[in-house]
Amino acid sequence: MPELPEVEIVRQSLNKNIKNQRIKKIIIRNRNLRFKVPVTLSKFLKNKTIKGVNRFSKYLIIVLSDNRYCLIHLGMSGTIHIINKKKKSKFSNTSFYHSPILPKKHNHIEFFFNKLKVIYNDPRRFGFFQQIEDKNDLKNRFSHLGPEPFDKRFNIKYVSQFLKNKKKNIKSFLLDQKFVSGIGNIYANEILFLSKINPNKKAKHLNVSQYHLLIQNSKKVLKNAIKKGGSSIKDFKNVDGKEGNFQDNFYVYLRENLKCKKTSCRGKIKKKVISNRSTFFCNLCQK
DNA sequence: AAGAGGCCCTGATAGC
DNA sequence: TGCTATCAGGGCCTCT
Repeated sequence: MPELPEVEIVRQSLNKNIKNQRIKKIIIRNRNLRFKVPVTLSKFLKNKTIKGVNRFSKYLIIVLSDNRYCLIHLGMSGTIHIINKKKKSKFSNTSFYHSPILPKKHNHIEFFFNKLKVIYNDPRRFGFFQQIEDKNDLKNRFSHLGPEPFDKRFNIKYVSQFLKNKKKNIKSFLLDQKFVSGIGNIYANEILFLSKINPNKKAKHLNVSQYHLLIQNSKKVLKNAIKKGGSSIKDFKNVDGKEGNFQDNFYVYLRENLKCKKTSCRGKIKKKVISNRSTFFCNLCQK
């Protein structure tokens, strides 16, 4: 589900809602996520105050009051929901927490705060929770990942150095988190379209101006997606249950057989599996 | 080293 | 209606 922009939207809402709040209770219903949820997680989190919620790439970083961290990855289908304590009214006084959008199944982990609770829901269970002991561990945890597109280190020199001699197609490098981290399948397609580069093109055949386009458009597409609240394809919603609307801005993703949106281009969007992922591109303007 | 491919898992949808 | 097959926003692992 979530690429960098969607995770950033989740981060913002979480930060707004749980910063400076104390975790009163944890319920772990299912430990079988991508990695087994540590048995010590409840103890690790209980009675800690949230100093803030940060993000690197597609990872959420919960900063705890004892300067430890809880790392959360949403995998393909993970979502986070914030449920407000229901105000007592004459119509209802039974449920402690209430939300019309609460999924029925796959609520694996719940955090209880004073006036709200946070639910981690994940049907496919490709997401995970990890405990990080200190700043150094956190740094090591991300050491195998490349820079985010916004990072100054993601520049022409770095890109050309990384891609020279690479025989694989350029699209698989945009998805390769060791090269650049945070881009997923949707935005890789969109970035290549804006850069007018065919996803199948061998990385080593790109020229300097194409490196430049990739760098600029990576920033542009991700920033724009964050601004629009992320993309809601199947089930992405922010923690208040609201959908993003970047999907209305897709140029190629999910637009098979439709007309290329570029003015003056008479091309048609094609779908092809490249490196095991669905790939959408214009048959004319992406060279 | 680099690249190809498989696997983890459930749910939605298409086709018969 | 109910089967089966295919596909989905990610990342890790093995094999060559």
